[in-house]
Amino acid sequence: MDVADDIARDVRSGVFAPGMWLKQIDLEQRYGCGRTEVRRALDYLAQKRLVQHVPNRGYHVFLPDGDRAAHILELRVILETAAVDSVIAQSTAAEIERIRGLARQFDEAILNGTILDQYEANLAFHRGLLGLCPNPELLNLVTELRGRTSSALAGQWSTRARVEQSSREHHDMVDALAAGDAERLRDVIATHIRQPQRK
Amino acid sequence: MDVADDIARDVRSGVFAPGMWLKQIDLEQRYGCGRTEVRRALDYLAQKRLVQHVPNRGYHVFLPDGDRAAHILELRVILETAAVDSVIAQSTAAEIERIRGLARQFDEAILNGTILDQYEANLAFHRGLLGLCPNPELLNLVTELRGRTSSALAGQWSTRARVEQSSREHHDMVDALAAGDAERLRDVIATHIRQPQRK
DNA sequence: GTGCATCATATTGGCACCAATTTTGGCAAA
DNA sequence: TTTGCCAAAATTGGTGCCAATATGATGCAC
Repeated sequence: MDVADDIARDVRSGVFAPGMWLKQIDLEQRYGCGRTEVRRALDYLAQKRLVQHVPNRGYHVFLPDGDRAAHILELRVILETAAVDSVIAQSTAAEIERIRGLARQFDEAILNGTILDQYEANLAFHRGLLGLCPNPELLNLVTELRGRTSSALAGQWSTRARVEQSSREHHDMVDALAAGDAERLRDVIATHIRQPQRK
Repeated sequence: MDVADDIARDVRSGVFAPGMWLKQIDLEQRYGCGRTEVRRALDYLAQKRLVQHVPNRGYHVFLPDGDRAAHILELRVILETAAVDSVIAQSTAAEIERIRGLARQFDEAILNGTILDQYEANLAFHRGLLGLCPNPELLNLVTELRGRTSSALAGQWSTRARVEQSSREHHDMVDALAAGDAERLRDVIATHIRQPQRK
């Protein structure tokens, strides 16, 4: 699903505004592919709830729904804090350093990268952390959940203060992980995930 | 997605054995629909991981993977036990009676229903219980996770002892809910979900 | 008799066309 | 000026056809 990823990226980066109708002909030309592939990609994204399908009308970018986003963030809190114990159990010095490196790459993206770079670096950090959990399905699921709410993130991530706080929290997580402090790691993760929903 | 549901039902009920190749022409004739609809349904089911897509080869029903099933069951334990507190908080006498009724309908399905009836009744019970949770996305997610492992269930549910134990556990859950005993409800739910993976 | 290359067959996957439905623009009437 | 209606344009969704690809069988060489 290559075209689907392209569309998803453009949705996340704000090229396609929330609520905007995605005409199949436009997508066909924009990505240089056939109608079949466009339809398949749109169906895929509709199932991932990034776009919404209205029969005989077409597909439009999902409108950000504050309640739904909050609910999905709560699911992420549940899953990611539930993984903490096994993450700490599986962590080695080398792994901790690798994750610290990912936190630093996020800092780097804040300084010199685009919004999308920051998004990717943040994703890489969280994937690196959750990757220690011996349940690979948990990582898959959290990644999928993240994809369901990210369309609204473009605006949320815009302030510098917020991304810098995210950076601090990343390093807090690594420190808590290195200290083997499960309780603190859970707290930091919970506040970190819930952060974007502050009004 | 009507055809997709039909195919899913046939996969769950064992008409299509695990690993079996699903030829588009056969499905087209079996369900009396066009190729387009078959392809959409197969793509949909591939994303739900009920079938697997191999380019230029086709789609075959997912082979049961013990490790993956166990991992997904653990995710269900995490999510469904995490919902317990809010479920108890939201429960009223009327709701508890309604859920007890669903447990009785499962008993009824054991006596007089097919395997598929039992599956549906079990699903209805769990949906009824989780429906009390104020986070609707949690119910959606658990339902989806349940769908990801059910292809292997046909064999697991075959013994009478097992379904009867499931029935007892359902009633235990209702009792714990009525008593407001969160700890016990969590325990019962956890053992109930993990039950099928006993070797 | 066995292994390998080749060819026939069956199946998938994309493309172009066509029908069905919705939206848009214009026109007339109140 | 506004409102309702009708026609035209645009867009979606489905059907049929054809190329690309994998599979299995056949025949040939060793």
